[in-house]
Amino acid sequence: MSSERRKSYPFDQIEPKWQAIWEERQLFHAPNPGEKSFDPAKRKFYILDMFPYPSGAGLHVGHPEGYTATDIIARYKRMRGFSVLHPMGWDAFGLPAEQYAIKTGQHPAVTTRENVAKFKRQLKRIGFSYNWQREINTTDPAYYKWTQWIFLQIYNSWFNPATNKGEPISTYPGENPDEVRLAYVAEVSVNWCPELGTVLANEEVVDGKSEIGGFPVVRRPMRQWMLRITAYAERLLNELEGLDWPEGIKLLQRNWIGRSEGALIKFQISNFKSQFIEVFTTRPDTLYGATYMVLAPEHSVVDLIVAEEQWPDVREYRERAARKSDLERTDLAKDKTGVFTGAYTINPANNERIPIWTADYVLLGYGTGAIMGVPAHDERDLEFARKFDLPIRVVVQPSGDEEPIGFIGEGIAINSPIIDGLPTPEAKKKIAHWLEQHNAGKGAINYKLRDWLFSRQRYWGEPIPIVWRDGKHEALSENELPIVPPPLDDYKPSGTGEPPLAKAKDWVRYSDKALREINTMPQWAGSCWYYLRFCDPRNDERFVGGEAERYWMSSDKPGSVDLYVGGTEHAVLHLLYARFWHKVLFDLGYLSKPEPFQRLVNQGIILGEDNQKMSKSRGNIVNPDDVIDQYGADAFRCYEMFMGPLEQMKPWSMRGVEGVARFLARVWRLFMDETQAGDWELSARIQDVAPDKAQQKVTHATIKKVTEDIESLSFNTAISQMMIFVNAFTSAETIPLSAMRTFLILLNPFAPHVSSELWENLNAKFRDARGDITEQSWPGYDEQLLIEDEVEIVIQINGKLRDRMKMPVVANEEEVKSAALSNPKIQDRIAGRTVRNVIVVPKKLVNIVV
RNA sequence: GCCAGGGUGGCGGAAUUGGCAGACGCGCCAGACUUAGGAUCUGGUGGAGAAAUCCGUAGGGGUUCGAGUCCCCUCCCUGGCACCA
Repeated sequence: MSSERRKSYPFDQIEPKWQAIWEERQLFHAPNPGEKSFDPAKRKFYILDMFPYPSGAGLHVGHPEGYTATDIIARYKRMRGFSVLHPMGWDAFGLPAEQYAIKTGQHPAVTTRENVAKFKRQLKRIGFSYNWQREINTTDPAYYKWTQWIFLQIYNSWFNPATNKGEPISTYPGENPDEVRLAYVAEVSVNWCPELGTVLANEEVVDGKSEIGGFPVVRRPMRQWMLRITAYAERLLNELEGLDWPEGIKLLQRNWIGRSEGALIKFQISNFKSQFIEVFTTRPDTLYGATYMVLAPEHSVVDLIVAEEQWPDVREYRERAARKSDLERTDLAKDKTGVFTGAYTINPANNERIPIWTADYVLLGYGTGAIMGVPAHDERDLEFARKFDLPIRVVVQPSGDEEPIGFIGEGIAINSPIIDGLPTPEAKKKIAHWLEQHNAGKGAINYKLRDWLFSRQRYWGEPIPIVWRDGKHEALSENELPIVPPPLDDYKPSGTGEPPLAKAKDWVRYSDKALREINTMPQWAGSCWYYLRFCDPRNDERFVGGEAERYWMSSDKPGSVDLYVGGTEHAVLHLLYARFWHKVLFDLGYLSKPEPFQRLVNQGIILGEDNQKMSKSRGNIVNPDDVIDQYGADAFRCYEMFMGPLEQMKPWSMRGVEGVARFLARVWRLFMDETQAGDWELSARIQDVAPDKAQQKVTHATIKKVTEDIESLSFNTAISQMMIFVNAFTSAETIPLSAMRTFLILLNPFAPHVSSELWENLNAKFRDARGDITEQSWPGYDEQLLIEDEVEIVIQINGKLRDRMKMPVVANEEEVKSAALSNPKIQDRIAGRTVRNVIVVPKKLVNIVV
């Protein structure tokens, strides 16, 4: 047995050959307006992949799934005459490189450079047609200079509710602009991860553990930079509408934003004349049913109101709640806990005195951190009231015969003098109006979305371009950017919450009186705007040039990027943050369109051969390099697409790769014969002759199917059709050149190397001077050629298939009907029975009902 | 618990508006070529049955001349959210 299996076609030679040609000729370069080769007549198409974090492990087969899909579309669109922006870059700030630096002392930039080189080599091997001259890296100072610049724009802006827009802070009429900036500092309870030595965004905490590493996370108050994304909540919600995103993803974002309509109600505290506690409720109509109030344990008013004798209990309870991680707090949710504060508040509707409790089922971060307890009409309140023996008062009458206690639906208000007899929606409106009149509250909208915690206690991230002077923050000026982090000997966080940058004492001392901000930005910062930088990646005057932005980001829809492909794991965070930054920049007049991504597609996860998620521990990871070594990049690409629908989760199969590799080998042998000496030469069967009718038909059917399937991203069925095409020609004695030319163009986006090579071989023999395959335009099809003269018509009796017959397409209903009824098999079956009805579906079937 | 998306041969998956279920590929079976075959080519392949035929799209019910497709109920899988007041 030979040591290496013979390749079924010489992909190991032709793939590097064509990759070198593409690079040398810069074939996929997408010129910007102003460049020599720019053609203003061409329409743009911006197709974007979610750029990867270049990890040390290298590419896995999941990455190229989406990348192959976009590459097919990019190549297709070029042949359709579009100028295609199809860039790639590196989201290279992040924890792993920093962790590695802590272990080895190697600067993260070195690790990053190595990993990027590895990723790039792997991607190039697959033959993607990226605009490599637009490559960007978020850790490049020339890039993050502009990330920092955008931060300054955000810092120097506020959201004007009157215009519903972000505006320069100079337009703010109030006294203290620091209160309204879109980037601000707050003392907030954060998710502190001692193991990582950093705080994490809520989104980075999963089940009370860090998303990265799975380390425990605890609550801790810290001074942090926040971005006021909540100001944009309404627009982030409403403007989803115009986007061509999967409904599921839109829903995920809607739920994350979590808009709810209700009222803020002011409760006066007994014995504290001018102290009020505001609660948010979606059911102001149940105000008369409020028999107690609950404050979140962390609520600041608790300190103020607790009665002397209740202090020990309250203190103990608060400490216990603080120690609980989010996981425990929600996990123990089955059993409600809480303590009475000893204080009372007045229900504004009936002036009743009701007790104030504190309990951790009320969250500080949602609404006002305080609720009115309406046990009769809220499950949680009911559970709490039953446990602590608090009164339950029914104020909503269900319309049916449901039990009123615990009824949370809409009904008729009762025991509520102001709104008695009103159905819930009207009752809500009336009571909100009443509250407003009596200065006791107002209608309000609340969001689940919270402001974005933007500080990280890390080294390997963008420094925040701020200095502190006399305890106040100041923006650094634009011309000081980029702020480059200083080199360190030791990248370890101190563990006290002090970021690693604190160790660079000289760097921190900005001047005699001013110190630098030592927090860095989260990893999302760089990916919030990278799609903009791709439009004009080398511009050192502006984050993106105006002309380039207007060309590439233009659209007749609200979103700019025509197609964005990536994993669902970014459905909420990345996509929401990027939309937020985009809207701020749009409001400030820097961008053409209010939304970044018009059409979004999520590729499904690829599982291991064992149908399990790929992981090191399971040992089921497939390395693209191994697949390419054995079967070639074209087979790899085609298999990734042939597996099944792009958006579906599906298992890898090496047998499947083999099958697709066999298909490409069959394509090769359709064109090429092997000589005695073992060389390949163009088959003599290929001749410049007209295709026969059947060949014509399958060719046009293939053009139609492949075209439509690429447009709808159904790559698997496009490949099926090309297989059918090849099967139809393999045994033909003469193979018409024109059909083969057409086929190679169709195949090119999927298998660019082998199709280029075969095209070149055709050009060498047939002097029809056609140029390179990449210069070809996409073929059209003739619908006329697809029409059959005869169709097979199915004959059913009572819906069951009984026979088939050939009929001319032109046959009318009457002819088809009588042909079916006179069919001998059918005659046998219906003999002696009455034909009740005959249904004729033109060109398809006849159903005889007896 | 709530929300979303799924469930079709031994496997991955096809199937405009309801109209021949299982395209294409894998696997399997048989044959050809061959010193050889884990190469290549040809044919077959949902299940049961000798056959006529019958049964088949998670399960049950319904609408219809006709249901994988539409409606109702149940079960299972995947993803998300999870005391959001």
